[in-house]
Amino acid sequence: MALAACRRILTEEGFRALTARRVAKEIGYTVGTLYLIFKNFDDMILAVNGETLDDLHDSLKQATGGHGNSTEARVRALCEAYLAFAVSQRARWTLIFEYELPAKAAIPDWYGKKIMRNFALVEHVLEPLMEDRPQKVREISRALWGGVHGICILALTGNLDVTGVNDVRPLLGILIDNFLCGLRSTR
Amino acid sequence: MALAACRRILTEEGFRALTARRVAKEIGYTVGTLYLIFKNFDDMILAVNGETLDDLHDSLKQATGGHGNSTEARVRALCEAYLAFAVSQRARWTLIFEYELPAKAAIPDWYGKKIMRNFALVEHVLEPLMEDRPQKVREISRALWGGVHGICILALTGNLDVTGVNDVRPLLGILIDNFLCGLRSTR
DNA sequence: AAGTATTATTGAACGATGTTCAATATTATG
DNA sequence: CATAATATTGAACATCGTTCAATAATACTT
Repeated sequence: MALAACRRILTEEGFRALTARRVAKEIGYTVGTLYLIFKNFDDMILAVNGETLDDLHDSLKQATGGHGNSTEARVRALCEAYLAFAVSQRARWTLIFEYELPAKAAIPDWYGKKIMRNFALVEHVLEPLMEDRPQKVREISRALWGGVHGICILALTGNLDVTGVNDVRPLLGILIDNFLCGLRSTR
Repeated sequence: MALAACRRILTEEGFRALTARRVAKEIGYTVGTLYLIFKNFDDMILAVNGETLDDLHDSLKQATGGHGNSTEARVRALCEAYLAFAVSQRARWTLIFEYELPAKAAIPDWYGKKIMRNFALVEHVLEPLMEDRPQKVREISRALWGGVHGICILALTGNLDVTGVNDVRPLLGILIDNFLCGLRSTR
């Protein structure tokens, strides 16, 4: 109930409207009740982000299906699905990376697992390209994901518009092309 | 005076300690005075970020000097300098990307110019590799910078530690290697 | 069915946040 | 010295996350 309310507020009013009292009103309770469900506000954010990570996982998984048996096409589809999710679920996606600073060491296990599941998708798609060096898959997948992630961030924070670039997809294409080239050449 | 205080607070106590009253006390004034200097809090953040962008530019510029005449070495140095700045100036660097959401269209010109100056450095370093297609430099530089930026973000937000990767520099190396490979092959 | 124990929910209060602005202190000017 | 201009204050406002004694609602026991 509370999480559904958070999702609604985020998508309809942005993440600056996500306050404890606002969520409480949305579900017809008082702010005090919210603190019986969640330990504190950060705890609620964490739960919201957990849901977002699950939805992201679903979107990414769906994107890796099909595309014939071309591995590179699947990589492209995965990256583009990540960008599409970031754009369409902007506020929820942003919240994941803009609200985890306070208690650094307090990232719970279940949350780490949700992050890992998404990385696992990237690894799985990249694996066919790296059968000869499976021990490198972990690093390579993180490097690729980090790169894609950075382009999404720059796009959504407006740091690209200001420099005269208004469509991110070509940038994403360039990054992926070059990355795949590197993978091919070092095989 | 106020900006120096902000810098001090950020580096010593983190960005959650950066409040209007805290800054006012640091410079020996009252909170009201601060609002005679800055239009509002976001305006102050913008000024702080402007200074950070200038410092970043200095760091990056210094990193591109030397390294013989190998262009690729300069690219590597530039990317690593960016990571080094993000790590050493963590709170200030983070503030740039975590605090510009409210008034989207209100990014002032002088701020956009400061962002552009940093992009120009990347473009300048990449130019020798792309003499045959100068019109592509803009996109390519944004793609590279976005990628590097993403890896820095993942590292600093702890989203990498949680997946069993604790040193980012190899990731950065992989990304750059692959990127340069792509640039070479399409020349 | 009545009384008791357990659980759910409230709403006022606290300190801290960004923000405003009439009132005051300070400095410069004639 | 008086007056105009500027600089600075600090109390007030609404809102934020957070807490907790008091109350309402439910379940259990005899």
